[in-house]
Amino acid sequence: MEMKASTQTDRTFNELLQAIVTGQILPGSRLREIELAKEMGIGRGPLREALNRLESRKLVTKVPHVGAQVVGLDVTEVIEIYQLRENLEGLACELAATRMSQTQLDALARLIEQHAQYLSDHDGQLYIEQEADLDFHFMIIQGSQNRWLIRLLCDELYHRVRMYRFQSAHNRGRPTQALEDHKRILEALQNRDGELASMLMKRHISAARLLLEQ
Amino acid sequence: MEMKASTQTDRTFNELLQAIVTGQILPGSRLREIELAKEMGIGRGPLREALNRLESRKLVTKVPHVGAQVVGLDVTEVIEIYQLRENLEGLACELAATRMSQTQLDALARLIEQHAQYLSDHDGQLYIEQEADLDFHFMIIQGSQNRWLIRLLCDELYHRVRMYRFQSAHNRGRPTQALEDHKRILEALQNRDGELASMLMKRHISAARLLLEQ
DNA sequence: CCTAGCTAGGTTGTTAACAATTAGATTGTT
DNA sequence: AACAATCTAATTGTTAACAACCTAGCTAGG
Repeated sequence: MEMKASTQTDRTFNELLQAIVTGQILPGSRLREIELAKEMGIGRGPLREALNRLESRKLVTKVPHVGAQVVGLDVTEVIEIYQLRENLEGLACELAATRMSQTQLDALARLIEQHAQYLSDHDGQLYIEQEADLDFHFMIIQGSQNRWLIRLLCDELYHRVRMYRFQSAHNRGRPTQALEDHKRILEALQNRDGELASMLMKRHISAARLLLEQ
Repeated sequence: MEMKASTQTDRTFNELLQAIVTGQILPGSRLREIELAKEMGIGRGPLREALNRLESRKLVTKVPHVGAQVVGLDVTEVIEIYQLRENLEGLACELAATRMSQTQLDALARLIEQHAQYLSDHDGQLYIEQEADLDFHFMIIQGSQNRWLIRLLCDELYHRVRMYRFQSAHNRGRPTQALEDHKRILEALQNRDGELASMLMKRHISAARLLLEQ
């Protein structure tokens, strides 16, 4: 028994989170406690706590005395999230422009280079592409150094976005355009121009949202 | 035994939430499971689930194998939250301007009138004042009809703000100025001018934030 | 006198049995 | 045949006992 995560609840939560986001457990699936607990080799207590945590992140819905089921993926909900992202990540850029260290900016630049490399080499690779995109956003969010902003975006909103991206065949529009956007945002950050960076980020996300709205 | 809320976890959660926000349980208090469970007349299971929910809302912090304690109130954290509120409630105004029904707008107007009444009558009444202020903001947020926006602001952020307001002697700046701001925001919403409403709301919150920063 | 290791107490993490509630099937009636 | 009420099976909510772990105080050695 490897014990890397301190508690069983943590392990179970992470395992289920991964399974739900990647679609290993399909949307709408009922999660029966006894069944799942046996399957994962743990008692019902820790499993319940893991399910509750998933519920608080809105990845499963629970009804008292009935049970839990994986939330269905709903385009309109993702659109709502993108509206929030426009504003929150715009703010993140404003803050990051003044607060990111030079080494952080360099790391961001390297990430973009890698991203460009992957893209020119094998220009399909949908979900390596996707995770690279998220890494870029994560890094800027971290750079904002606003703990609540980080928590809301990374812990609350993003799992749902990832879930949708993984499972929707409708795989985002233009990776090359996104890369260009990223480059310009980085440039603005390097120039410590928060206003511009914010504006570019808002447009970047807004474009993705409009694509979702078709 | 009155059973208004369906499950014990719900009741316990609400009870503890109230007690923490109002300062009935002081920041930094350790919450021992056995002790609390006996005190509230329930088993440890439901109590743990309630504590976990409080943790996910960041009102208590848990350390594995050590326990839970009420989070301390930290001004810088509240300032961070206000930064988010500026943007999120700005967005809420934009959406609400086009989406709020006439009856909702009327209700909002009535709320402001009541608020003005309270203020002219007995012009201290700090926390009736405070809750009236929050009601105004809540109503607009609801009007946005963006489920995630509603959840983030009402479920995640506001409890912390209320906790700070209740317990900080430093009781907000100018209630009469706030009321004026509210009136202007309402006016903009009635004119379906989302851009203006958003701007006014941002300034309204920004002013409060600057007061916190001193 | 101070430090390191150990021991004891208490608190949390986990499990398994029990109680309460729901949903579905069965039966009886109109 | 359709509908209602009841009953049964399955699932969740809750409790209480057990195991694992951390903290603090004590002892022994430097």
